[in-house]
Amino acid sequence: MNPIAAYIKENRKAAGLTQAEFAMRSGLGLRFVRDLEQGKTTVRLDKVNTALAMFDMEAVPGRKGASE
Amino acid sequence: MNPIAAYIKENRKAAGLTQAEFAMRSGLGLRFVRDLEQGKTTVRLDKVNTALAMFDMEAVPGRKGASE
DNA sequence: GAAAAATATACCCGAAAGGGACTATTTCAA
DNA sequence: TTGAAATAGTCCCTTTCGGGTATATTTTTC
Repeated sequence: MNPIAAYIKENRKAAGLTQAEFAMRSGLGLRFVRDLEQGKTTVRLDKVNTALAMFDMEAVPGRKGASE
Repeated sequence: MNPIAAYIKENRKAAGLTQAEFAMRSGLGLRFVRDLEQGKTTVRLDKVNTALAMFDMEAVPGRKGASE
């Protein structure tokens, strides 16, 4: 599981939101949210950032493998 | 400029590579490398990670606006 | 300042992502 | 255990990204 997928899944749950609720609030498609959480690698960066922005986060470069 | 675009551009130059050389070595298209460095937001995450992997990095969630 | 190299922009097409809707499977509480 | 909610998988269509090529602009080097 990639770091971003794991982060979204974990924090969405922590916020008590279902995938559908999260999709609604973020303005993303439900299908996208699912694909993202399942670790789909070919997702678009802007959509990923829209999802991360729900937690005041964004995609940044990080050393590979840090904090498994 | 988004953090990833800035990182790639900066480190590619630091490595003494042109966009074309970087594209060759990473296996990415020249056009993609350019779009990425120019901050195109709709790029695919897997390609972004391929670029970052050249420096042993990957896209991870980071607090928004940290380290301008 | 001129020439060359590097980078940015434009056009086109094939491949694929995003998304809606529907179904199947898993999870979880009563 | 069972029934409802949540998540995962499938099909199809529309949009658009990725990349090749060709041209313009900027930057660098002499």
